[in-house]
Amino acid sequence: MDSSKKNTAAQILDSLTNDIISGEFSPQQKLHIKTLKDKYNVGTSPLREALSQLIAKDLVVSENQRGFYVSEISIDDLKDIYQARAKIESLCIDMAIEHGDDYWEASIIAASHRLNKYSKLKNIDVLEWQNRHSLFHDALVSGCKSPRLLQIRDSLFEKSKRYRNLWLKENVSSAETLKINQNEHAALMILALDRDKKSITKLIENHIMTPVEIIKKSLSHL
Amino acid sequence: MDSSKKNTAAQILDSLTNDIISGEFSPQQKLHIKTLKDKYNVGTSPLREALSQLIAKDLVVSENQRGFYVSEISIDDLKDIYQARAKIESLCIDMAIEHGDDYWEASIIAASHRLNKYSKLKNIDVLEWQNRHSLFHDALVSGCKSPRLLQIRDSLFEKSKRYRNLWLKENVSSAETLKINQNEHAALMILALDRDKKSITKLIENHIMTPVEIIKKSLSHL
DNA sequence: TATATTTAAAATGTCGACATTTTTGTATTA
DNA sequence: TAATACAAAAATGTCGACATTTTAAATATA
Repeated sequence: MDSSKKNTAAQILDSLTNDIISGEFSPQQKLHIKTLKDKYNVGTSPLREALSQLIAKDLVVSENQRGFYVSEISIDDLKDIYQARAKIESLCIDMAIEHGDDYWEASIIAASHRLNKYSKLKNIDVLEWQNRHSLFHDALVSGCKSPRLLQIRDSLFEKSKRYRNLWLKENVSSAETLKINQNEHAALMILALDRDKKSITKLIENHIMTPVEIIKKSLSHL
Repeated sequence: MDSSKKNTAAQILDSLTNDIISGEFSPQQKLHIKTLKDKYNVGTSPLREALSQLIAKDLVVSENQRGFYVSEISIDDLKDIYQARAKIESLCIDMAIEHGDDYWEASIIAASHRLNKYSKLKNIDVLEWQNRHSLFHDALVSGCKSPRLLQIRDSLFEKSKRYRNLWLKENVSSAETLKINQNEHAALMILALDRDKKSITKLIENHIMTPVEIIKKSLSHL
């Protein structure tokens, strides 16, 4: 009922965004208007409006009279995205440590608990784990009261998901691979509660950069 | 000949962006489709595509069946934008100090020289001063090799221009007001060439935050 | 007078049509 | 055979029309 309140353009935007990030549409793949119209059962206008927003979000590129393409990926961009994410995340956590209150602390402890409990299960659903993992990191930065920085953080995360999903597509996503750095999460919580900016900065940057090398491998032989 | 290669949507996007940032369209002002079509002499499709991109850029908001509005401004947002800008700028300069080479140093010296020379003139054209000022700061961050961070920097700067222009609109833009902190620019250059991260971080953050209090005043009685 | 209700006007969002450009496939030429 | 020129097909981008929804005005009701 929320999506029925949205206009067609907004609905298509969601679908398209998802299909690009999930990797259903490959990087540099041509996005034919006709094909998309058939696939999503919509007219020209809302479709092009959705594509226009994706251009602004750097998920799609277009050339006049030559149509739309899924924006390309590259190892350089992979590194850049993750590097930028690491820096922004550390920035947000710094500010959270400065401004965070009791509720912030409590939300970290709660999210950590939920992630911990789930990580110890035998049969782990990757999506659920990713969800709890994201929520833990969300909790860490939630004390940062800058909407703009958090928005930047979100958009970078969204872009990084393309790379992660591409890698997941190739590798059977063993739950083990995902929770390798479970101890780092514990450390992050401690450092946040201790308000130890310097240490947490280093740790969070490393934590975020960890997947880069792994993803790079499966990317280079594409 | 570059703009003639662009399609209508892209051209309108430029015009609309400019008209919003310059303040020709006021915050929260309704953007009637019909009015805009007449103003820019275009049809529905390219206009709505341009508006769609502006939505993604947070310069326009829309509600289903209720049309488009210039996104609102607020003192909170003013502070947030500038704060985020300050942090990102300092981040970029940090990375520039890490990776910058001789060419980076030279470009700073050159841009500084051009800004200095112009600042000493008697009759200063504000636009030209702003241009040289921007180019000086661009030079400082140019050593930062992260396209994504520089892109984020650009988009934040664009958003902050709305506030600055609103203030300029109210106050007769005395060139004096603009070059108050000319000495800070000299200091920034020295610190950059000295690769003094710690000091430059503090200075650049203060430098960027300086206009906030001034703009805040002319904003509060609107 | 203030509050509902009805009616008319205006505005939004979607569609399919169409002119223009690009791409593909075929024929021509050296 | 390879390269070019031409013709046909496909695709893009723009327009105006139209159904639907919102807003404003006019009328009725308490």
